[in-house]
This record gives sequence, structure tokens and C-alpha cells, in this order.
Amino acid sequence: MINQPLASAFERLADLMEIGAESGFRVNAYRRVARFLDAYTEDIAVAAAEKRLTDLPGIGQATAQKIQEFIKTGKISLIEQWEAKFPPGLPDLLKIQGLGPKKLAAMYEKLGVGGVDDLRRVIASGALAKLPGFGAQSVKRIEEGLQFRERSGDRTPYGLALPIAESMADVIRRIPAVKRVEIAGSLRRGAETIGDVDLLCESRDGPAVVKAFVEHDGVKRVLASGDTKGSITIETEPGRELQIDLRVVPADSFGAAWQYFTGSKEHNVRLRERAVKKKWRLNEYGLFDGEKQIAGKTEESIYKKLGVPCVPPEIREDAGEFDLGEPPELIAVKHLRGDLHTHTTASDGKNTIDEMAAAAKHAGYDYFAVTDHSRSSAIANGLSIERMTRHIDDIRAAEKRTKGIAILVGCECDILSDGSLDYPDEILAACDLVVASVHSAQRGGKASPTQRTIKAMQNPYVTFIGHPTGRLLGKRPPMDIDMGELVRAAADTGTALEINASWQRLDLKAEHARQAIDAGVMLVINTDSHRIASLPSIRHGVVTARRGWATAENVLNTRTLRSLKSWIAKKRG
DNA sequence: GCCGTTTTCGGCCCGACTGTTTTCAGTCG
Repeated sequence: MINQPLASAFERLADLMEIGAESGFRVNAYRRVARFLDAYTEDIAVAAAEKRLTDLPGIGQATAQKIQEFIKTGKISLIEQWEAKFPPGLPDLLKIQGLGPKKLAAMYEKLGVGGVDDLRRVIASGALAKLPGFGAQSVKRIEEGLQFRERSGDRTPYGLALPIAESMADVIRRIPAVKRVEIAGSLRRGAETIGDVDLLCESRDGPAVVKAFVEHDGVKRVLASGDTKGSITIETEPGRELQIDLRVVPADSFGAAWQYFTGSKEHNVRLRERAVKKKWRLNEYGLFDGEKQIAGKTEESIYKKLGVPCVPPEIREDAGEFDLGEPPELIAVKHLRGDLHTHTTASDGKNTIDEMAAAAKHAGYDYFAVTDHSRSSAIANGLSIERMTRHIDDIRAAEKRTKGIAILVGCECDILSDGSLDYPDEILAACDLVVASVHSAQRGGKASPTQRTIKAMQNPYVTFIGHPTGRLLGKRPPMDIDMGELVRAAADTGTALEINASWQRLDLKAEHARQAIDAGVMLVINTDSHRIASLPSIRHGVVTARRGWATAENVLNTRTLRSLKSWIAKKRG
């Protein structure tokens, strides 16, 4: 798939052109193409071969030609022309807070700054502060931006940011004059990683709230502090900072502001275009006809006036949500009846079958499956055939003595490097369900990861594929899987695909989940819990499924036990 | 560069904060 490298190429082109003071509209056109390619789940080369590139949103003749050129030659000549104008390290500096294209161009032209090292040098020498348009304050800001980038590193995973945001919201709730606090931004949309935390608060006294916010105990640094807006960083772990923005609005504008600061940016641009067409104006204070506010107290009021469905935050990405007649009822935690991928002390879990059963019952589930590791997963204390046979008896015995929740016998069976399974069919047949997962030789197995997984799916006892791409956010890239092929095979064999809810995994990711749903594939959302404390992380998986437009019908473990069993039996024949 | 039941040309979302500004440009979200 060339989608990702192509997206990066257009992003770089946009950066270069922006530094080169090209038309902002042209720059934005390329950024839009880059974002589209980043989220596009089909192979763009296929669309190119079929001559339908210009049917895709934001792609016209000029961009289509560049994509064709990239496919043919592996490069885009316009980008090479632009790269000849600036040092290679210059565009990266755009990522530093406080540094935009204009300042960057001035730094390059006047001082020859071409990268991070040059930037440090001109800051230290004092040369930067002497430049027109720069001063002691802006240099200090750039310097802090440079440090912040080093300290905050990459984006923060959703699962880490959410509890931080929730506790920060509690802090703000205790400030006098605060009526209401909500999470907005990419966190509310359930993005898998977030850049910063956006919080919104209702109050009549903005200055007092912002003051209390920027001065409270946990604050590491204050980035901005005005009458309605404050921006701080907190230290999440030694040497690592996370930015938190707070906006304060009055009650009449709360819905408008919540909508506005939830985004996504692309979704909002579309929404505002709708307002403009009706001769109205939409901003964070409301929807206005001239000076008169005609909506804004709630999000729903705005969408209603504009005649578009008020869709859940998770699908506000300008990816088709405006074409819906009604907002869809996406899957929610309450729909799930069980967790079908968990581990116990039999392999590498920290809790016993009985402890897991009690916790799953407490979570309100009707059933859950024990799926310990198979024999090849030596690191995970995988079970030999003999141990597995005894383990099956243990689970059946636990099921007998447990009231109020059904315990299913399962296993997480390794997909070996040639695509064969780690247990013989007799063992698999003795289980109620089987998770098949790749744990070893993620790169360079005897067969490609796609072929291995497809071969596993052809086994009638394999109920679903666990964490299909094997990625670990920020740690390990996904296996080189052809998702189109995988999804087709899942549909053909009647195998479900897992959305693994662990925040390090979120695998399948949202775009792939949507691709699977479109192909008629059943999803299953599980925590892969190794301890009872992990069971609540199911909500991360649900959010990911929602971002993939999943409804309860698309997810296997929303079914009743009876319906679940009959679905499994159908594949077994 | 893209796009079009008001347009194939002339638009393209909108406001807060900051700093260097003498009335506003740059940056950010």
C-alpha cells in the first residue's frame, strides 16, 4: 500500500509550499489530500489503475497526475523542485509550537536556519531576538516549544489521556463559578492518540476560572492565559508533559462551543460551509443570522437548524456522516453481553477462573470466555496439550459452581509461521470458541502475515482472529497485512475479526473496522484482560468500534448466549 | 488546487491570544 507514503509526500509538499508563501488555498488543498489518503482504507493504486482518482473527494486533475507519477516513478517532481529551495530539516520545525511558516521563512532567509541545531544556535547567540518581528518573548516561546517537543514526545494514547482528562475536569469542577465541565477535542471523538486535552467549561466569570485553572497545583507551565481561554502543561511522568487547554463560555453558547471544540476540524469546516450557504454564520458562540443567535445552547439545536444529523462525536470526521438521514445508533458498552478474550493464571494471567468470573459478572456480563495461551507461546506460559486438557476440565468445573454468568471454554491459539494452528483439531473442537492470533515471527514468517491469517481462518474451529495486525501503539508497527484480502477471507469463511480494546493495541483500528463492516464481516470487541482490573478497558474498544460506524448488530458479543453459540456452530458446520 | 440545484470563475471557516504593532500579523485550534 502506497497510501501512507503518498500522504506523507503531500503533507511535506504542503509544508514546503507554506514556507514558500504559496497560496494558502493551494496548501490546504494538498493537506486535505494528505488527510484523505491517510484515512483511505482501499489501495489508492487500485483507484489510480481504474482511472477514478478524480472521483475521490479533494482530488482533481493536478493531484491525480501527481499520484500517477508517484506510482510510476516513486516520486513527485514538484516536491523535488520545492525541496531544492529549502534545507531538508526546515519543514520539521513547523511542528514546534510558536513557529509558523512566516517566522520559519524569515529565520531561513535572514539567518540561514535550516534545522533544529541551527535554531538552537541562533537562540543561544541572541541573533534570533534581533530579527524584525521577533523579540525576547517570541524567542522564549520558541525555545519552550523546542523543549516541549522533546519532553512531550509523540502523541498520547487515548487510554492514558482519558483518566488524566477526567481528573483534570474534576479539578475544574471544584473552582467556584464553574457550572459545568466537559471533555471536547479528539479525546471526545475517541481518536486512538491525542495531541492535547481540550476541556470546556460553563461559567459567567471567565477570567476568574482561567486564573484558578492556570494557578492550580499540578500545573507545570502556563502557555496562555486570557479572559476566556487558558493553556497549561502538566507532567504525566518524569520528563514528559501533556498540554491541556480550557475554554470558558456562557450557558447560551455551551452547545455551540462543545460542538466547535469537539471537531474534527474537517467536520466543522463542512458544517460552517452549510451555515454560509444559508447566509448564516457559525462560530463557538452559536449559529447567527446577522446579529441574532438562532441556535447554540445545545449541539442538537445547531445540527437541527442546519438540517444535518447530530451524529455522535466518534464519527465527526467528514467521512460521509453528512449524508446520513438520521444519526445512527452506534454500539455502546451497555450492548455487550460478554468478553470473549481473557486470560487466567493457567497461562500468563494474574487472576483465577473464579476471580475473573466474579469480576465479569460484576461488570454485568451474561457470559465470558477463558482463552489462555497455546503451547508455542512459551513466554506467556502457554499450555501443553496435557495441561490444556486439564484446563478445559477446570473451566467446566468452574462453570458448574458459578451462578449468574456463563463461562465459555476457549483458547487463544497461536497461528504458527506457516499458518498452521498450534493445537490439533481435537483440542479446538473441545473448546466452545477459539481465538487465533499471531504472536511470533510477525516479520519474516514462512508465509506472509496475510496468508498465515487467512489459512488460520479456513479452520472451521477458529471463531475469530485476535488483534489482527499485532500493532502496539508507539512501540511496534502493524504487520504488513493486506486488509482488503483479510476482510474478504473473513467474510468468505464466516470468521469474526477482533477489536482488541487494550489501549496499546486498539486492533483492528477504526478505519479497518469500518472496512470489515462494509464487507459484511462480524466484529467482536474484547479486552484480552490478563487481570480483573483490565476488564473496564472494554470502553476503549467500544469507542474504536463506534469510530468504525459499528452498531450492535455488527458485533458478535452483543448477542445472547444462545445466538452466540448458534453463530459459532454455523461455521463449524 | 478544488469545487459548483444560486457559480466553470471566484470563492474557499472563524475567533482568541500574543507580541511588537502604532492598527495588526502570526500562530493556533
